[in-house]
Amino acid sequence: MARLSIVTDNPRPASRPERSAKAEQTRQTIIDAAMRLFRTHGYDKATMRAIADEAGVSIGNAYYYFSSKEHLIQAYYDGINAEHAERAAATLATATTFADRLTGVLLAWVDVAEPYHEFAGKFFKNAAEPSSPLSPFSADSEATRVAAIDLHRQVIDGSDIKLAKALRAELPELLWLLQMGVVLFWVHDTSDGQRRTRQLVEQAVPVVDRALRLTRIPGVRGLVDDVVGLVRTIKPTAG
Amino acid sequence: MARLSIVTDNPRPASRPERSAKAEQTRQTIIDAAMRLFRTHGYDKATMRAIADEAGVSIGNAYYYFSSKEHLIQAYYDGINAEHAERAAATLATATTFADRLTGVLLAWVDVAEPYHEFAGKFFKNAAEPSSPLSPFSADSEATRVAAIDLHRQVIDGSDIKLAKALRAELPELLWLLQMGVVLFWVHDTSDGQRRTRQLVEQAVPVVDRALRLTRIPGVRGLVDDVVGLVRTIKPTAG
DNA sequence: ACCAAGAGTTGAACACGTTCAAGAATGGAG
DNA sequence: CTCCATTCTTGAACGTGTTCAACTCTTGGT
Repeated sequence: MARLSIVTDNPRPASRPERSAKAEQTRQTIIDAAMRLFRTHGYDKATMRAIADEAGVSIGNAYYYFSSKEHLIQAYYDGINAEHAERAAATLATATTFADRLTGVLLAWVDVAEPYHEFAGKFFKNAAEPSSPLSPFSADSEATRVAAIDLHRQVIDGSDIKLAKALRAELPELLWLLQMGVVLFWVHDTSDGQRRTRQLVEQAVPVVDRALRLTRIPGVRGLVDDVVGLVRTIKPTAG
Repeated sequence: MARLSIVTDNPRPASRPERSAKAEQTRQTIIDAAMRLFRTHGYDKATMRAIADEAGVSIGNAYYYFSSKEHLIQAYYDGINAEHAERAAATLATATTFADRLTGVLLAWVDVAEPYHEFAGKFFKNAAEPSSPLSPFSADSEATRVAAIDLHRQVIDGSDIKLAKALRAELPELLWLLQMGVVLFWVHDTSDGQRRTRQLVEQAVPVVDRALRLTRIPGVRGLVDDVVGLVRTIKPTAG
């Protein structure tokens, strides 16, 4: 797995000095220890005490770097996302049609996330709470969310699809929502290799593609405007 | 609020003897104490110790009746559902158009759930874990889920809307999914009185209504078949 | 009346995530 | 080098949900 991109949970002003090299190393040590324990012993056994122990630091020290266990898990989550972005970029470099590009991006996520499926449920549980920093709708996740939405903008922009301007502007966010739906399905998917989730993606994408191409016919255009209006009304302050 | 219907977390075979009257009373006392504390002091302050204390029993005794704090919260959830079904029935008795019926059912839920919004997130957290019996997709929730889906069947059947047979068969499930989406939005909605969720419902329902009425025009019919096919493929074993 | 057997009840104890006051190491200014 | 402010580190302690062995009470059969 690619190197993790670590998200500072309390981002400082850019003017402040950087963290020392040693501190950065300790931080990474803790994350590595956490990853190791999650993989080998599962979510429940990977207690903050065990992680700190594995990393060779005190509990308090672990909390100096990560203000909660959830923030520590978020480093994990960020790692998955970083690898997804990487693989998705590879797909986007070759695929040209909208359907192929979207399928590629969604399946890349399923591929990358597969090793974590076992404890994804536990992770998901924490992410579901609105006040949790792990929630995909939270302020803490904004950077990740924006990046993911931008990925879908690339899916659209690099493709052959023709869309009304207003729809094109809102579609990346809607596709991200679709991805969240896929994740929801994936979490509940117990088939091996998450076969059914892949099936869902492969069947759903052509439907989406077809629906989008229908947006240009007269009777449907008004509906599209309504949908765009709805999204715009609902978006600003809440997820 | 109407009387709570209590769900036994470990349902026994019907042949077993009933719980004693005194036990049933103690059980109810604990729930009442929990409700009181949740309402007055919020979720975090309503610790198991505080609840047991308020009910005049020991901690261990509270756990004798509810195998976890989650199960205690489920009593709450069941109460909401029961009251929703009641209010929805009232709406369905008078509203005739599809849009009015759907809006009525969805807003009824928002009305009923409003007092619980503060700690709904905590409940939601538990419900999100796939292995949890509280998950709306779980086998344990099947009765509740089937009832809710049937409610949406009534929304359709009693209305003026005309739909293709295949779509009509799958639509109740899709509307239930829409309701789950509304709940997801509602959980994250911090506007007062969940104003924005009501706005979402009032704006989204006409769009859904319009979309459904478009399903009869020729170019769209193929898409509808695809969607129905997708739903049927995906439904059987996973949520 | 007596006695098992089960139902109901208890609170100390456990492991967990998290906090905090206190101390140790670091690095730049003089 | 000395000093001091800042960064980094520590582990005991807190409150939480949950468990459990031991206890008391209730019930029904003899």
